[in-house]
Amino acid sequence: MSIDTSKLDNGVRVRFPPSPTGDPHVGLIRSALFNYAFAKHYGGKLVLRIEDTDAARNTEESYQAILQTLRWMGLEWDEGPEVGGEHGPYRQSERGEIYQDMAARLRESGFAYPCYCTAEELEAARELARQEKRNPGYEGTCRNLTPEQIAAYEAEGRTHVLRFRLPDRQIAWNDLVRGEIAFEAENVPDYPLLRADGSPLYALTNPVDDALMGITHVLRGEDLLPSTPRQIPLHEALVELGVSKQVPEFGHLPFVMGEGNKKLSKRDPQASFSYYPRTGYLPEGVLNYLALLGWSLGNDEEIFGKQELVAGFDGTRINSSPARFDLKKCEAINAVHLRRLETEDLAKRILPFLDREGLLLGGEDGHLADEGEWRTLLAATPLVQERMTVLSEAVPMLGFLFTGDGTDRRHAFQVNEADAEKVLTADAWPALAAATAALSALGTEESPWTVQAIDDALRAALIEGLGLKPKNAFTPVRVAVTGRRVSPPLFESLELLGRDRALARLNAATTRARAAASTAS
RNA sequence: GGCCCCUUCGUCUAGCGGCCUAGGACACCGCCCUUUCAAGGCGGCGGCGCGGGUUCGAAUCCCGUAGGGGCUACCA
Repeated sequence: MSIDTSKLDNGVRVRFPPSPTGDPHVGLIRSALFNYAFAKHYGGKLVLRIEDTDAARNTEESYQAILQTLRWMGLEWDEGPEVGGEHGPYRQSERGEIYQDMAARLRESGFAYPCYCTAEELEAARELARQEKRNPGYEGTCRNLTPEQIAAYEAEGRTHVLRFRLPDRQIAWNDLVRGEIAFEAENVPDYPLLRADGSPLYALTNPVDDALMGITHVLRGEDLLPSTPRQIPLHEALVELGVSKQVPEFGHLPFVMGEGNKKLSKRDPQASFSYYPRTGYLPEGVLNYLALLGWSLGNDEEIFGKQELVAGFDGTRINSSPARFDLKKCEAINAVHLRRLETEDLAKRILPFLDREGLLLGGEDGHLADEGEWRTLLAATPLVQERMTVLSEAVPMLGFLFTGDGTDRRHAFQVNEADAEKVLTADAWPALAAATAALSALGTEESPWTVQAIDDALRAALIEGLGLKPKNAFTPVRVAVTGRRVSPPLFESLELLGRDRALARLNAATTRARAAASTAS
């Protein structure tokens, strides 16, 4: 099954209309993702439109964050800010004249009328209705004012909003996600399009822009569902006025929820989208996980990329029930994508995280100052690839390889104190001393400093020589050399670290263990 | 209060009248592998909100009911 787009002159046109207030929310980005996938599936266009008519709440940072996030996710828009298009401008704050013109036409043609009720009067009416358990919507007081009444109000100095006149009939549509939905006329009151000061409201700008921009399908959050029966008649009016060709189809996406039964709160750190790039999630992983919130491929395959999403996303199998955001699963899916990356690709992505923590010498324009650091990173990447879920985890795992001697910005090598306390004890002294001796012998022509030689030497010295269990034998060496009880594989780590640094660290650890031994005895 | 939406394992989901003694994934718990941690392999735990219908047969259709959520602005 699939959606019939054969009657669309210009193909599928969908839009993503964020309001630039605050950090982008994961639910918002999922909405962008679904719209993108829907558009691309049908070979259509995605329009990015900024709904910034509320000057008090909009910020430039939020606007920039939205563009940046969409690009990070690889959700390129076909029309919108910075890319242009024939229906611009794409920021509503720049479309004031259009809204005034539309409002005037709606009023002239009788689709809208001036309402002189004051906020106090309306509030009182609402309150009364609530008490009498009636529907608290606008009661149509000013629906049929005569020119004389209007003149009288004007003479009084009253101001008016422009109100849209709803038809007196049931309003129904076939929701892309939920099927038939119907609202009775008495539950869809007339609503304001312009404020008393003449400025346009969302109720006007959103449908007008959808009409003007030729939007064919509106996929938006479930929270907007109750506003759809208001918008459909407005769209019909705009069609009648020749502004647009058809009323768009609507589909209402389920919520993305957080803990408990509430929408993912802006207070949850992982609700802000910026959390993901910052923590080292991959765009591939986040895209994959977000797509699973309210949608699935329909088979048992949960790991997929953008191409597969687009290929499968025909808009017919979007779930109608809310989805809880599960960070654990998001991590797990991210980890799968991370393990699938080519070594060099992964290394390049790890680089900024090491740099950010001051583990690299630091170059200009994101280039490394030292080619050796890149070779080390390239060699170390396979060791940590299947041990990471997000890129930032590479920092503690690889830190022992990227240390300075105090003459540059890099941190000096440091053993984790808690781990040293537990492991570099009197008991560990013999193992450390034996390991140091065994490794000292390596690094020559006949016994090179290689993984295999290190492996052989340490096993001979510690397992066979001292009769230790592997775990007891290698853990002290691991802490001595990597600074932590948890590290990449030991022999590979030693090889990468190099003989000099490895022996220096072993000597230091041996000294420490010997001191512990003499204290103990 | 009114209107509207939603309801399959803890979570995300498959399921669209018989293939379901309900499948997969994450999480969790065992075991195996193992130089740590992971990864990987094997196994386990665990669900159709409830009540009526319709039908030879219902997770799937219908009607109730309960619970959850949204909206109810001269915000978007």
